[in-house]
Amino acid sequence: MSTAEGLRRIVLTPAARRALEAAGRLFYERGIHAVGVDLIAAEAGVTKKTLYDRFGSKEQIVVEYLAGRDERWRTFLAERLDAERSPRERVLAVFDASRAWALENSPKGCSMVNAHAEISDPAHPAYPIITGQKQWMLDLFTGLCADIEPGRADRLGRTLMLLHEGALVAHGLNVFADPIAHARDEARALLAAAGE
Amino acid sequence: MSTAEGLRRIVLTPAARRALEAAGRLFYERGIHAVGVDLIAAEAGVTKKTLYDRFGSKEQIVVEYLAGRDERWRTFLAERLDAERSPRERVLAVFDASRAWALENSPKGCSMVNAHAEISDPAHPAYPIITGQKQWMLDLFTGLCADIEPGRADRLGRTLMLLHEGALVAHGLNVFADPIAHARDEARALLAAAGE
DNA sequence: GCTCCACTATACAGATCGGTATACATTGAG
DNA sequence: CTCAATGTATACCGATCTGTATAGTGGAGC
Repeated sequence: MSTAEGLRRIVLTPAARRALEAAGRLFYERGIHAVGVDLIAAEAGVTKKTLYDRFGSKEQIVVEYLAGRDERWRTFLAERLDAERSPRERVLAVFDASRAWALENSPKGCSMVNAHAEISDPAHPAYPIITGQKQWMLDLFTGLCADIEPGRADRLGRTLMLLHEGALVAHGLNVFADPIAHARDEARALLAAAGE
Repeated sequence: MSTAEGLRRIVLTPAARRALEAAGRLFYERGIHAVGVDLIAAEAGVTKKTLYDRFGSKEQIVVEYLAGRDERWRTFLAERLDAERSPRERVLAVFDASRAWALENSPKGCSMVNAHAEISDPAHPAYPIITGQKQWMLDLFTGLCADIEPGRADRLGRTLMLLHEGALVAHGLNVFADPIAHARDEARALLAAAGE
């Protein structure tokens, strides 16, 4: 697994887990720079001492937040993909999973994209988590397309990537109703014309 | 024009113009919350007094930043659209314009999407600028599609919107090379199958 | 010549930022 | 029983945050 595991070394004691849960919620809702450690500590019912004993720095809390979210998403998606048989069904399952995930976890769009708006420096330890997830998604789409129509796998995979990414943005900005479902329908139409 | 003009009432004196230019660059590169007014003043060669005399608050600088960017983008796009004749060519011109704009102005993706990551409160005065631009783009795509295939204008317009939005994200996160050109090609394929 | 206006320079206020220090309570394992 | 780990509570550090106050400069128009 390439979940950028190399970055997660924090033992999540109960207080640390509460802190990370609060931090994640606040980071996502208000933005990373807008949330201070005092607020995280207060919201989690934890002292700053405990925060710094467990995480060492705010930056590390950010890393744990993104790495945790990335890991949970990959697990969530993998379970949904395993339930499907054909590559076509698996592609559609990605959109269905994304839709379910977004409806209950991501009213403001992709946490990686949003984090990238605030973390521009490629030297930031959270940077590879962000770009890594997008690369992984592209490879996933492309890999599935290789089982459908090998000759156009790259092109198809990229198009699915754009549809998917665009749907997440449209969902976050409420551009129109249920954009992820729309993206799924378009993906199906795209795949219907391909292969065999 | 519905450029959310109602919000722009600041007279841009030379110093104010310099300040806004510096603020815009810094906001886009580092994020809005990560940039303080002292830095803006220093970078623009302007005192904080002048900043607050012209803009009144940091929030207003943010509003001017986004409103200005929105206005420039719409002007830029309108010029490129006027040069094209058929609705099909106009749709492709949107992607071409976006590509040119992104290459010289937006290495980090759409400034509206990035701002939305930090401004979640719908009551924020900059909020309607963000959502307004996305709505405007969707209406633009849909309107052009109505001249191509009226019966499927809504569906086609939304798909183009997702492709376009996804391409901007992919461009900003460097997911693969030249995603906006790829989106353009997919849009052309989509339109080739439609209408007439 | 005088007034307006845009601007500079500097100092400061009050709050909050990330991060540290000291002191003490609770808990489970050897 | 002891010891280490985990936690709480609180006070503090220097830096930075948005925003204000005071004082003064230089040019354009009447």
